[in-house]
Amino acid sequence: MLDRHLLRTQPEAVRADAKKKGIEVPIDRFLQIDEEWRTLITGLQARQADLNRSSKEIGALMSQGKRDEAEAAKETVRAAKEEIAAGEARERELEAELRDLELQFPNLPHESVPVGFDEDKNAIIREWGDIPPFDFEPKPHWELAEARGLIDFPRASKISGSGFAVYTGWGARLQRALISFMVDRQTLRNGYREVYPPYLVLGASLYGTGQLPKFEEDLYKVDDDLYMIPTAEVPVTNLYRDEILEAWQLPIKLAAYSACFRRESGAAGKDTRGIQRMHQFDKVELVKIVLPENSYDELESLTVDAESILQELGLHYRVSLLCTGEMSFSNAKCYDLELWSPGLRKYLEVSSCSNFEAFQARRANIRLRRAQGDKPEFAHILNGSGLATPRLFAAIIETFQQEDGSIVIPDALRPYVGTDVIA
RNA sequence: GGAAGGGUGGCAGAGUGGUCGAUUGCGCCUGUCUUGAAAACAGGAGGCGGGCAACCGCCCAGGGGUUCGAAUCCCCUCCCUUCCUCCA
Repeated sequence: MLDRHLLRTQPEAVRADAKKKGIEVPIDRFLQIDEEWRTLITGLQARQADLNRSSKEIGALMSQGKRDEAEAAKETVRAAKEEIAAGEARERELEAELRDLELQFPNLPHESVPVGFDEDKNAIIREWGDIPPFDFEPKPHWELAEARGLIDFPRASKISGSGFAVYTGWGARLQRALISFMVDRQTLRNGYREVYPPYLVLGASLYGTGQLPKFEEDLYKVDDDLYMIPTAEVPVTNLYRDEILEAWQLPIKLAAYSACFRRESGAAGKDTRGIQRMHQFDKVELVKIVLPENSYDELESLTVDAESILQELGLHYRVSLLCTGEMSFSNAKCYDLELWSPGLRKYLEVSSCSNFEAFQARRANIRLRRAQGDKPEFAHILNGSGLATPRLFAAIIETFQQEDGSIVIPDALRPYVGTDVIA
């Protein structure tokens, strides 16, 4: 959600910025309804004030024993009440429409974001390492995994259907090692506080982070109002929903490992080979709640924190600054980390590091107070993966495969995996 | 799953139809006093929204109802505590 005040005072700027994301916003309709709503509520509140006054007078009359006068006053008030009730009904309508309109406004892109609608408008900010050279034909990860018994695809689909993987033997071990490695680095080295969240959340939490109402079809729903989390961002960000934080508590930096569950209903048939796109996958998520004036510096350091994992593993990747049209609805600025897959000969997205500014905080009602007596203001919220395992797993075994199909484990992971090589 | 009792301001804890947005205590802020602090005394202090402002409206878990008037009465939902049951 955007600030209503911004919509009222700078409608044309909002319209133009939203257009950069390719979104036509109903700003005219909003202004019209907003105007009507404000006129109505001003009048309604004056009425309500009259009524409150009258009720007090009746109370006074009653206590003085002037019953007749009191009864007469009641008659007058009763009529006024009906008018107010009608006004309130109209107000509820207008408010519902305002809320509905408000949800159609995307977050506005930061000025540093390139304007454009195609992937080729994304800016490659930096690359790390080189495309690893091979003196043989590198295999895709599913062939490597199959040959060494790291992932059992046929049995996965037998027990759970398509879009699931069963990690077995050294594969399971590597998977578990990656999670421990990443959580350790983000907590012990990069200063995040570890959170282990529930995997099921109430609808209210999904509204807070914006998955609902728009993306219900991507979620698994297990009960009346319980959903499986599509990312740890949901439980972790919502930890502070409806809270007012003290400025000295910020920044709050949280790192959470969780499994993630996505129906991927819009992506049926896409990336079906291997483990590029799964209904269930593992991810370490980083969330920051920060002071507004620091949020862009915090975005840079968040991105560096996510990158540090890839660097330590010795994987080639690049950082892409998404253009306006490629960013998600609630983003103000977003870096993607793209990891090189030698087997697929393309870059795979393993992390999106985003600054939502106050957009998400406004929805989730996460505020901060600078000093005693100050008005609360909305915090800025950022998140990024640090990182998602399936594509990382794939890139690791593809990058470090040997001609005989064995896989050398990167130094940093050896204490976690417990071997130098998966032979 | 069954039974009972509860959900009030940062916390504790009053309030069971009428100037209650709410007594009081602790904590907090500002004055006075003091070299400074403590103590004492005086005052202040919640959130959301409308209004240029003065002010005004709404908020006592959430929703609905009764009433001129609801924190207080009625209905529904949610949550918490204790006991039982079940389980890892």
